[in-house]
Amino acid sequence: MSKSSISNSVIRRLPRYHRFLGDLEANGYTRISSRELAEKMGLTASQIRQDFNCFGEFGQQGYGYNVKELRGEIGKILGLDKRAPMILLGAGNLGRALASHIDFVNRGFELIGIFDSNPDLFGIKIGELEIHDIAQLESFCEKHHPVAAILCIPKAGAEEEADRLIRCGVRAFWNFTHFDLRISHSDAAVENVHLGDSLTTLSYQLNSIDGGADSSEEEDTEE
Amino acid sequence: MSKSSISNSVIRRLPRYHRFLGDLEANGYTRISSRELAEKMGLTASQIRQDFNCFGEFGQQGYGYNVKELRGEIGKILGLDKRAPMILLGAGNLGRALASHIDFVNRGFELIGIFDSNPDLFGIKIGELEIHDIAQLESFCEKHHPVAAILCIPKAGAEEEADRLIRCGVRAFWNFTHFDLRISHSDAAVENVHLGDSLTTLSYQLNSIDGGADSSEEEDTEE
DNA sequence: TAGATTGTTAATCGATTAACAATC
DNA sequence: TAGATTGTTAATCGATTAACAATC
Repeated sequence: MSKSSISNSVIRRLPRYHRFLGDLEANGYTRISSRELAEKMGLTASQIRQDFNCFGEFGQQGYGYNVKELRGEIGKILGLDKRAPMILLGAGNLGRALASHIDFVNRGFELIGIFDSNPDLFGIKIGELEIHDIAQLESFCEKHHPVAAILCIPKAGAEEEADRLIRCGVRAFWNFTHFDLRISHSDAAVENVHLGDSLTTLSYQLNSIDGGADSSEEEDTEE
Repeated sequence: MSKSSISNSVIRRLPRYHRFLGDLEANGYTRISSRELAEKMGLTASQIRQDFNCFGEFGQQGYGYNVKELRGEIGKILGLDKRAPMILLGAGNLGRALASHIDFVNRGFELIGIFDSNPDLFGIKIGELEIHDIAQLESFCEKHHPVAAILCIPKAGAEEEADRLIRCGVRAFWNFTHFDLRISHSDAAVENVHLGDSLTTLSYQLNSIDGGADSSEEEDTEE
C-alpha cells in the first residue's frame, strides 16, 4: 500500500471507479471484467488494469474483478472508512448548499461545525448544525479538533483564514474561494474547486461545436 | 484561430490564465513576462509560452506580454464575449446557490430561466428569476431558445431530462448530477462536475500526508 | 548596441495503449 | 482441458521541459 507511488492521474480516476462500482453493486453485479467496465466508463480495458495494479492484485484471471471487494479496496485507499472531522467557513448560499447537499460520511468526512462572520446568521440551523460566530473558531478547534475545512468565504480573506486554520491544526482544505490556495506551511492538502473555471470551459466547448452561441458571428470555415 | 488544434490540457488551463491576468490587471500590471507569470501561477515559463502559442503570437520579444491584450485574447477564445442563454433545471439547495452565486455573464452565459418539478417552489424568485414549472419547459424554449442548461436534479432523471433538453435545442450541459452525462446525440458539450469526487480526492490527500484522519489507526510506516 | 524575452524546435518525461504470457 | 481474462512488459502517444536562435 505504498500510496506515494500512485500517480496523480490515477488518483483522480479512483473516485469515479468507486462510484461506478457502487452503481454496479446496486444493480446486482457481483463480478465484472476490465473490458466490460471499460465500455461502461468510456475508458480502455488496458488503462483499468493498469490503474488497479497500482495498488495490488484484485482480479482473477479468467474471471475478472469482484465488484464488492474491489469497491471496498478502492474505498480504503481513498480513506472512505474514516470520518475526518470537518468544518465549514462561510454560510452563504454556496456554503449552506454544500452543508446540506454533500454526503460527507461516504466521502471520508464528517461535518461538525459551521462558521460565519455575519451576526444575522448566528444560531440558524443547517441540518443539525448551528451557524457559529467565526470568533469562536479557536476555542471550537481546541475542543473538537477538526482536521479539514471547507472555504466558502470571500476571496479577500481566504489566505488569512487558511493560515488561521492551519494554526488550529487543520490540514485539508476544500477551497471554493476565487483564490488558488497554495499552502506554503507544512504539508496540508488542498483541493481548489473553481466552479467559474468549469463554466468557462463549457463556454469554450459550446463555441467549439459551432460558430457561436446563437447569433450571427462571422464564420471562419477553415478546420 | 483553428480551435480544434488546441489540446484539452491547454484548454483546461485557459480559464486560470484568464483569472490570473484579471487579477494582475486589477493590480495595475500592464506587462508581464512568461517567467514572472510562471512564478505567480506555479507553472514553468516554457509551458506558458507553449500554451499561448497555440492560438497566435501575443508576446513581444524583449518585453513580454501585454496583460490587458492577452487577457482579452484569451477571453475571446473562451467565448466570454458571448452571452449564451442558459437555464437551470432543479431549484434545490445547490441549484439556488449556483443561480445566485455564479457570475454567468463573465463566463459567457446569461441565466434566463429556472425550472423545478416541486409546485411549492413555483413563483419563488431567485434573484430576478422566478422558478417555473418544468412542464413549461418546451414552451419556454420555443420562445427563448436557451442553448445551455445546468442540471441540478436527482440522478434518476438526469439522462431523460438531458434528452428532453436536446430536443429543445440545448447543446451545452453543466451537469451537477451524480451521473456521467455522455450525450450520444449529435454534438453537445458536457461539463460534468462531481463535487463528491472532488471531496473524495481530498480524503485521499489528507490520508496521504499522514497515517490517518485523527485516530489510532495502525500505521504502516514504510516508504 | 546590449539585454531581455519571446517563438519554436528538440529532448525528456509520463501516461496511455497494445500485446501476450501467466493462470484461473 | 479450453476459454477467458488478468498482470505486466513493451510500444506509442502526448504533454512538459529545456534550449536557443530570432527579434524587439
